[in-house]
Parts: sequence; C-alpha cells; structure tokens
Amino acid sequence: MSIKEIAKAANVSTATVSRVLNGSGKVRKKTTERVMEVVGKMNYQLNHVARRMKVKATDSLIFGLVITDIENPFFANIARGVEEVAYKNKHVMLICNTNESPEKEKFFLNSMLSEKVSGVIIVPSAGNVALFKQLVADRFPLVMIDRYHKDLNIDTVSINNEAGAYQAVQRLIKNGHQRIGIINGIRGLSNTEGRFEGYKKALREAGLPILNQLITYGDYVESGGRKAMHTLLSQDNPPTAVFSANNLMTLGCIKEIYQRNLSIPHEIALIGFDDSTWAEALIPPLTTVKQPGYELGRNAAERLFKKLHSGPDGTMNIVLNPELIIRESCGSKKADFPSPALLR
Amino acid sequence: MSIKEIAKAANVSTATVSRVLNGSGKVRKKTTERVMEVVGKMNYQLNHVARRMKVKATDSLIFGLVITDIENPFFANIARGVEEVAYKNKHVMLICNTNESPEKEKFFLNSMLSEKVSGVIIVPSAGNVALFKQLVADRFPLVMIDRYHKDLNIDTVSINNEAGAYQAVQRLIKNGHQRIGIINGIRGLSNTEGRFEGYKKALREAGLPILNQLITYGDYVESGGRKAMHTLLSQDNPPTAVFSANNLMTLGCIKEIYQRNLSIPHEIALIGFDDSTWAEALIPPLTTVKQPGYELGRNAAERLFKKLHSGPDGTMNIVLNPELIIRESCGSKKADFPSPALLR
DNA sequence: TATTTTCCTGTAATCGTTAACAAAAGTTAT
DNA sequence: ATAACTTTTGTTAACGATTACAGGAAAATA
Repeated sequence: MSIKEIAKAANVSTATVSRVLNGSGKVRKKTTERVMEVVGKMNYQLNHVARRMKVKATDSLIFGLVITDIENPFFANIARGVEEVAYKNKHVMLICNTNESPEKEKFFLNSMLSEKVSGVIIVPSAGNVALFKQLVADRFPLVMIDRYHKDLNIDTVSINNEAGAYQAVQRLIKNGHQRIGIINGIRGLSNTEGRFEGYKKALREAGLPILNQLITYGDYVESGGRKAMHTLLSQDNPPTAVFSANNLMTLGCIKEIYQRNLSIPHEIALIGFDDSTWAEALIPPLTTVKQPGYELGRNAAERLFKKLHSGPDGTMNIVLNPELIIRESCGSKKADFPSPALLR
Repeated sequence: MSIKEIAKAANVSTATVSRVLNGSGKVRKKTTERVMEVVGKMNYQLNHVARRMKVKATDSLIFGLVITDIENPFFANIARGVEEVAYKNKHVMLICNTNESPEKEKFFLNSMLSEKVSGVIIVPSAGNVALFKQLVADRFPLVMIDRYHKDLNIDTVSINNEAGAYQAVQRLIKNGHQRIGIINGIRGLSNTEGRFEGYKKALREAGLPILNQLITYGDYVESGGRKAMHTLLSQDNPPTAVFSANNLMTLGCIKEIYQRNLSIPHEIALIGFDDSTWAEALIPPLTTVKQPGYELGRNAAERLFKKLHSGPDGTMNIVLNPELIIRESCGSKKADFPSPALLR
C-alpha cells in the first residue's frame, strides 16, 4: 500500500497526500480531512525507507547506539536514557554491541552509515581512530559516551572518572588503609586512565607510595576482576583494601574473596565502580562509585538531537559527576562483619 | 557518493557495479576487479536504504527486537542471543523497549513495519491482540519470545514455565515447608500463568492447600516484589518459604527480608526465577530457576531467519527447559545462616 | 465584472538501488 | 569466415516518497 493508492482513493495527487501526512505546506481543511479519513480507513503507514531517500539525513528517524556490552547493567542504563529521548522524538534505536572488538565496531558503524541513521552515540572501543577521524572530517553527527578519543574533535558525554576514583580511594585511606590495590579496566581507554589518575592522586596526597604490585588490570570483565583479585591476594604482602574499576570486575572480586573465606571489610575492604541494584543486597552492602548511566544516555541523545536540528555550535564536552555511595564494604565506623566462613 | 559515480570511474554501467557488489549475475573477472578497485579507492559503502526500496522485505538486513525492559538482565541476555545470530548473518538490530506499555509496543511495531525490517522478535505485552492478529493475517514474519498469545498462530520460543516453578516449589516442600507463598508476575501473561500452574501443581501433589492469602502479584518489578513480600510477611500466619517469579521481584523480596532482619532460609526460605551473575554472591547464595536467556534469543533469531529464507513451513513452538540451581537460600541440608541482625 | 492577489493542488523530477530485457562481445561449431 | 550459441554488459523502468515549480481556484480589490 502506497501513497499513490491513498491519493487515488481520496481523489487528490500524491503530493497532497504527502503534504497532509507530514503537516508541511498548506492544505485546505476539507482536503486534509478527506485524506486522513482514507488513510485511517485503509490503515496506511508511511514507508520510512522511501522517505529517507529524499529527506536529508538529519531527518531520518533513527538514532544509532553502539555500546560494548548490552549485558552490563551500566550500558543498559545508558541505553534506556537514550531511548527515552528517542521515543519522545518519535525516533527508533539501532543498537549494536561491539564486545570491545574494533572489527565489530567498524562493521556496525558502516552499517549505520548505510542505514542512513541521523547520528550515532557510541562507547568507542580502543581502536578505529582513523575511522573516527574520517567521520569527523565528514561532519557525521557523533557523540561519544562514557569514553572518548582525546585528540579528536568530537562531542563527548562522560563522567569525572578521576574524581570518582579519588573519592573512593580517599575513603579507604580515611578508613585506615595504607596498602590499597586497584583493579583497573582496559588500558588506553580514557575512563580507565581517569580512574587510575584518581587512584594515584589520592595516594599521593596522603603521602602513600604507588606500588606496581598493587596495580592490576581486569579488562572490565568478571573473570578478569577475579583473576586480578587472585593476583593481589596471592602476594606476600597483600593489600588490605581494593578499588575495583567497574561492576563486573567487582563481582569477580567478591567471588574470589568468598572463595578464600576472607571477611569484607575486616580482612579486605572493597569499593567498586558502578552502582547496581544488587549492591545493597550483598552482605555487607557494597560501597560503590555510582555513575549516572541514565543521565549520561539522556544527555548524549539530547546533545545529538540538538546537533541535528540546530545550527552548528561547535563541539561540546559534557562531564557529569559520579557519587560515592558509602555502604559497608569499605570498612565504616560500624563493627566489622564476620567472615563468610563463620556463616556457614 | 553513489553507485553512479563508481560506474563512471570504473567505466561500466551501474547495473554492473550492482552485480559486482552483491555477487549476483555473471561479471567478467577483470571487470569485477576493476570495479572493486574503484570501490576500495573511493571508499564507497552501499546505501542500504535505497537497496531496501527494491529488494524484497525478507532481504532487508534488519531484525526488529521488541523487549519490555532492556535493564532486566534476562532480556539483555536474550538480546545478546539475537545479536549473535544477527551479526553472523550481517544483520543489524533495531531494539525497542516497551516497558510493558501496549501503546509503546504499538508505536514501535509500526515503526518497524515502516522501516521495513525483515521480521520481528517480540516479548509481547498484555495488549495489542488485534494488531498481532493483523500481522499474522498479513504473514508478517514474527516470533514471540518468553511469552505468547495463546490463540494466535504464531511462532514462539519460550521456556517450560510450569516445570520451572514446579521444581522450585517441590524443592521447598522437600525441605520441609508447608506454607509456601508465591509472588507472581503480571496477570494474563502466558509465563505468569505457567509459573502459577507449576506452583499449584507442586502443592496439590503434596496434598497441601492452595491458599489465597499466600498468592500475591508483583508485576515483575522490584518495588512490586518488595510490596508483595511485605504483604506476605505482615500476615498473622506468614509463609515460611516464598517462590518469587522473576529476578527483579526477588531482589525486592531480599531487601524487604533484610529490613525485617529475618534470616534466610532459617526464618524465610526463598527461591527466585531467573538466575543472575550476582545470585551466588549473595549471602546466602540464592537458589534460582535458571532460564536460558541467551539460548532463547538465539533460537528465536534462528527461527526467524529460517522463516525468512526457507519455504513456508508452518508455525512452530520451541520450548526450552529451565534448570533449578540449588544454592542455599531454599534451606539446604547445610546449617542455617544467622540472621543479618547478628551480622551487624 | 475584471483584475490582482493569495491560497491550494497537481505535474514531474529526483533520491540510489535492482532487475527485466535488449544489445554487444566472445566462443564454438560449421 | 559465418552462423549459432553463450556470456557479459548496458538501458531503462521501477521501488515510494518529497518538493520545486507551474497552474488553477478562490478571495480580495478596484
């Protein structure tokens, strides 16, 4: 069913139907009604594909969203933020999952270009710098979220990672810890680096040494976190507290700690990055640096929308602040918890 | 940049370029090479939008995926299963989030039709039966996942909810419980009903009464689960065990239990539906009915793909089996756990 | 009523592909 | 070398919308 058939049935030209359908141009009230009646009766739906061929790209009604792991609640949270804005503007979301793989990322970005999405919001992997450069040169509407490539002139929405990590580590120091380990994410990513800087800054300010053996990397996955924790705890002189740079790795940490029957925070204190709905259901409840994922997504989508529909206004870097949610895993003033061993 | 410019640069017709690009028809080796060289040099990408105008719908390279809550790990798990198959077949995913709202669902389904996706995999909300009927009548490729509308002749991929719930409740009975509450999902959905049937069956078989005051509904959200748990525990004669019909509600349960300083499973035993990565990090580790979300997604996508590219072969209902993961929250042979009160 | 102005509607080109058909170029057989 | 095929390539008409432009109808003015 096409606009042609509607036109015939309503006894007008296709141009008029088109005008009625997208509210552009003047159409006599009577004609409008007649057309709309036919549209309703024949249950006609506009063909967006055909429409996108004529209309300028910014008016395609699709946002592209490229994330690294849809199963990570943090990115799901971002996706919902984007979706909210998309739905409000009658847009639809093309979501792709890169799994941190630059090849997948490249394929998906090209797919999105081929689908003529109006713009893309992306959590970039570590690679594809040349491709991004090209996109920037082509003035393709792009917003990087959570992480970004520093030397590219691209809009970004991210959080102040350094501040988040700083607060977390500072808290551990205040609670009396001197040997604090870090389980960091993927090397080379802006967020990993920011968190690492915050860690070092807190130690430096407290006059504590920055020790290589306390610095590990878990690549933002659970198994990596667990392995890193294993490494840290297997040392002769293990840390008394650990800062873990994302939710998945934190879960790995906890499992490793449980397996060793160590008590949190008595034998090992812990602060994670990314708050989760289950963080407060753990025993002891987990202290975390909470990232406003939903807000990140919403801001990125709004920024993209503005870029598309307002005049060019340069690039912009939006930085939101994380919040330290102090629960009990970091060793509070409250009494320590017994080790899981005692519980079984 | 269009196929026309490639044609000119390679000194062939657009038809030839098209033939080279999608491997159809015979093209002399030499010509193919010449064209591909130009394509590479000019960094040309096929315009999928234009392509979709000509090509039959089944060859559009987009899968539609409509889920109710992208932030629920179970659905995220499904999404990844779908994505795996999509990527393998060079497809891309249009994901929409209905939040259980039939209006949103309708809007998104129509959007997908407008975008000419090749087919849709959907977790249907409770409404829009007429719309689905229409889609079936139009032979639109559709696969329902997780839940389905019973009287519609549609392909489905789901799990045996009754068996899952039955096993869970049976386990609780075996562990000595006689008063077992249920926190059920959204009324009218096939999965909710299946789980409820399993609950009743287990009780019936054990000769236990089915008591109205032990049957509650939490609408598959955390707050609902918490409220339902509140209702159950506030009774004069509260249940000694509870079966909660999804992960979010289970989390609500746990928070309510902690707030009341009850010990699991000593004072209240608990089995949840949907396993989660954090279920074993809880104290005590949570017994759950594990749903193979990834497999559900993969199967649905494969089924959809087959529907699209093989001859018509009627409709099919695929049912996967859940698995009871016995941990400690259901009251095992191991010693009971002290109440959280003792831990603080 | 005739003329000008304003408002509404239709015609036709166009977006970038694909594919049916026609034509040209190669091959093989005679 | 010519005829009869076979293989490769080109021409052109779609697909379903939008939009510049032209033209007709209605309203306003003289």
